Formats: sequence, C-alpha cells, structure tokens
Amino acid sequence: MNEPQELNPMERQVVAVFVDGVRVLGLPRSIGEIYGLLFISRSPMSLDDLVLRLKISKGSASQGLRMLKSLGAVRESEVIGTTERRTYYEPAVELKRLVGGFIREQVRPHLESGKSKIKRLSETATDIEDPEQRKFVSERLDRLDNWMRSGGRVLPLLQKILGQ
Amino acid sequence: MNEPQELNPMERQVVAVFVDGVRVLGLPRSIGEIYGLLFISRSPMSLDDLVLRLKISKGSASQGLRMLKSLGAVRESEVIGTTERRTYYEPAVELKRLVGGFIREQVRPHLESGKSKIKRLSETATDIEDPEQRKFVSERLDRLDNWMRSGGRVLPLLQKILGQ
DNA sequence: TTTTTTGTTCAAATAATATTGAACAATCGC
DNA sequence: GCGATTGTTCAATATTATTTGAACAAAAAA
Repeated sequence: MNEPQELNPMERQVVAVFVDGVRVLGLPRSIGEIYGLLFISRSPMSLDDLVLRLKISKGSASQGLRMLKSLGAVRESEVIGTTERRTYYEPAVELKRLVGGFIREQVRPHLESGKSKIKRLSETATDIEDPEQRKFVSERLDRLDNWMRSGGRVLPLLQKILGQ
Repeated sequence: MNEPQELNPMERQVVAVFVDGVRVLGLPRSIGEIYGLLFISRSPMSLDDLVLRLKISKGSASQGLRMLKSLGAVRESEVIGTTERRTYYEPAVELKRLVGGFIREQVRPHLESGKSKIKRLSETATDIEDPEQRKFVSERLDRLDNWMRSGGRVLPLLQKILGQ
C-alpha cells in the first residue's frame, strides 16, 4: 500500500519549475512542490500521497493544501464508487482561475489596505504648515493614489486577457 | 552638518506604505525604505543622508541604491553649481518606468528561464514509453508553455496600460 | 605623499519565514 | 466504547534572506 518513494526525473523537474515559479510570487516552496506534483500526476492525490512522495511533513502538506485551496488552485476530487475516507486533490489547470485566485487572495488585500492608508495620509497632509511643503506632499500622495487606481483598473483586465 | 535624525510621522508612514509595497513584489524592505523616503523628500539625497535618516548601514544603502538603479527607480541627480563629490539620488516617479524596470529585471528573466526549461522537458517527454502517459505529460507541458506565452503577451500590454 | 571623503564588497550576524513533528480533534468501523 | 485512520494546529526548529560592519578601493584635497 506504499507509494513509490522517489520522484522520477520528469516529476522532479516539473516540480522544480513550479518551486521556482511560486518563489517569484512570494509563496513558500512547499506550495510549488505540492502543486507541481499534482500538475504532472494523472490521478488525484491524498495528503498522505504527497507526504510520501515529496518527503514533506504532514504539517506542511496540510498547510500547503489549505493555501492552495484558498487560492482556488486545487480542488477536492470525487473518487467515485469507493468507501474512501481520504480526500483526494487535483490541480486547477485553468490559468484564468489561478490568476484570479492569486489576485483575490494576495494582490487585492494589499491594494485595498494601501489605498486606505494613503487616503488617511492625504487628510493629514492638509495640516502641513508650510504651503510649499504641503503642496509637494499632496502632489506625491495624489500620484501614489493614482498608482493604486491604475493597479485596480489593470487587475480585471489581466484576468480577462489571461482567460483567453 | 548632521541630518535631522528621526523621520517625521508623514515620512514614517509613507515609508511604511512602500515597505509594504515592495514586500508584495518580493523585494527587500530596505528597498522600500530608501525609495519611500526619496519619494516623499523634496530634495535629492545622498547615500549618507539615507544612512543617517533611515538608520540603516552603509552596506544596505549601497546595495539598495544599486538595485533601485538597476530597476530604473532612482536616478542620479545633477546638483548644479557646487563642487560636490557625493552623488545625490532622486526617485523616478513615472509608474510606467517603474513597472517597466520591474518587468525587465524581475519578471522577464524568470519567464525566459521557465520557457527554456519547459522546452527541454517537452523534448524529454517524447521518450516516455507508455503512450497514454506520454500523451498526458505532453498535454500538461503544452499547457505550461501556453501559460508562459500568455505571460509574455501580457507584459507589454501591462506596460502600455500603466503608461496612461 | 598622506589624509580624508565617498562608496563598494562580502563574510558573519541577525532577522524573517517556512517546516517539522508531537499533541490533539474528528470521524469511521468494529 | 475503543482502536484505527485522517487531518489540523502550533511551538520548536531549521532554513533562507537580509542586514551589518569592517576591510578595502578610488579619487580628491591637503
């Protein structure tokens, strides 16, 4: 009932590509390992499968799967016709969905919190005594606000374009 | 000849916004501190100014400025009419330029190396014995390749849109 | 030439982040 | 109920990334 231990070369290299990929996105390596292995596997895998094949701890696998679920990057697969208690996972492979999840979970929250911080700063800026200084700071804060707006406008566009 | 030490509240908060911002982009905090302070300062600053006001080491400031230069996010400012030896820096504040630099330095290289890794894997995949398995792996690698292409296509668009 | 100023480099120290694993909960089957 | 299975949580630990600071180089001033 044990899984074959080692990853084969193809699996190893695909996993490496994803490990690299998620690092660019600022996500932990285990996320890339898990998603990468699911991506190149023909059948859904359980938490235990991942632990055995990737040689990571149950804790890592559990947390990694949780994050991948929240990103919409994996789904629980219906294993039909068995009295199987374990849940099996398969990767979501539509780029649109992946990008959407990343934007929703990782990008939007920062944009929002940034916007509100800047708004508060802009209000503070009106208190600055020196008119020259006040003008300068207000201008810069406006610019910052514009950046955020641009970001906000670009995201849905991104999703649209990447959905073919 | 010493700088005023502490950042004032406005400066502190603007710096904090940028520290947050660069973290999302996977860049070190010092980058955000340096750029943030330059962004909200009316006059260009030297390396020493940054060290004094941000209380960071000369090493950090030097490395941070180097990276910001490579990203096109700061420029050396011409301080006219003085026999000043120090170089002074001012921020590049055009979103287009910042996005362009980030894409060029941080995004493109990863996209390129990813593409070539996948290309190599696709060639390897043709050696897989089992036809079903070969088909599956090839499909997935194709998909991966498509993701990369989509990414490549989206970048110039991004730059265009963010350039107003 | 010697000293001072300005800035860079990089090994070591530190800080930030991710992973582990043991304890715990929940659910199933007996 | 009781043991076995599956999965979660989180404090301790390991790993990775960043920052520091001392040594160094280059160029100007004395």
